[in-house]
Amino acid sequence: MLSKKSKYAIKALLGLAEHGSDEPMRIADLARQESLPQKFLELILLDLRNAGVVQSRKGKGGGYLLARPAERIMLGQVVRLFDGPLAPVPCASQTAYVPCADCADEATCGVRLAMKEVRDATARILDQTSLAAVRRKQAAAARKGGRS
Amino acid sequence: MLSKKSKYAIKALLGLAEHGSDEPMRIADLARQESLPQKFLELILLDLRNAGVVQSRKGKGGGYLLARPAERIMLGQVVRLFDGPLAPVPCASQTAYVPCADCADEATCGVRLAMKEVRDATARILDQTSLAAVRRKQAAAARKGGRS
DNA sequence: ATATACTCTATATGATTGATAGACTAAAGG
DNA sequence: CCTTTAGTCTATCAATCATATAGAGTATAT
Repeated sequence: MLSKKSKYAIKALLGLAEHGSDEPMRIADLARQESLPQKFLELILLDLRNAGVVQSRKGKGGGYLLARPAERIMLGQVVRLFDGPLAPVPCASQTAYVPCADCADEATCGVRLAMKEVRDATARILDQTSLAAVRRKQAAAARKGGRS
Repeated sequence: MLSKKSKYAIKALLGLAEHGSDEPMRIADLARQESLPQKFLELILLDLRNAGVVQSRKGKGGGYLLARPAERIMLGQVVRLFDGPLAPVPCASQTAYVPCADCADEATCGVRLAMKEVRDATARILDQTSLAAVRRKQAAAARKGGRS
């Protein structure tokens, strides 16, 4: 399951992407626009900032903006930041490998072999899907749904 | 993350598949062989039985066996049984769709569009991988690792 | 200076996970 | 039958995690 943090983070980033990179967007506005609990969103944005995904400015006229073009912010980084490794089991993770304590022979562990395929498929998708790509999908879906 | 229940369930089922379908295997033996906590395994096997994945026999000479050939037991069923829907968000689930309470327009929700791809990829893998297929992968990996 | 708006730490709490205990029931076999 | 064997079922529990909320603190613009 995707945590609320990841979900809210993606929504917030999409909101920032839509807002544009000219001037910062305030937390309060972002929370209202995306229907996110503001105080919770603050924590999320803080994590995103510490990870270098967004930038912030304090004081009047301050707020948040994307730290780089939406084309270069991948969902994989966001999901890993809040939910940890993509792999269903730690021993199948590429970026955060941890061996199983109990596993007798990892190389031939059935669970690991199957879950490695899942993790690879997930990583292929999330590491190649940028915020900009999501926005394009949204636009395409809107066009499709709109022809009634 | 895959829960321990799912992980143990797959291990136990692989153990039963290896044991063969001639005679039942006792919980205690299965737990020892696969290094699983026995009392916990009992609950897992009970769920698997209620789901029709395994059969049980009571009394002397009793135990558990697969309810159908290993070729026809898919990982997807097992994982769904213990961890729920494969989709990272309920609104992207095929088998257990639940709309988001807050979502303004589901058709163009960016999170949903991206996560639907993840769920489809995951389902493609887990619903097409049988216990027998996993066993073949294990054998192949053993051959590969064994040429030292 | 002062209002603005992000920053940081602490806390609550409810659900979920992983696991254990023990009483109960059905079947086999003498 | 009656005893042994082995699965069945319910309750409970500790620990962890997820989802927030509160409030004091800090930097910035004007």
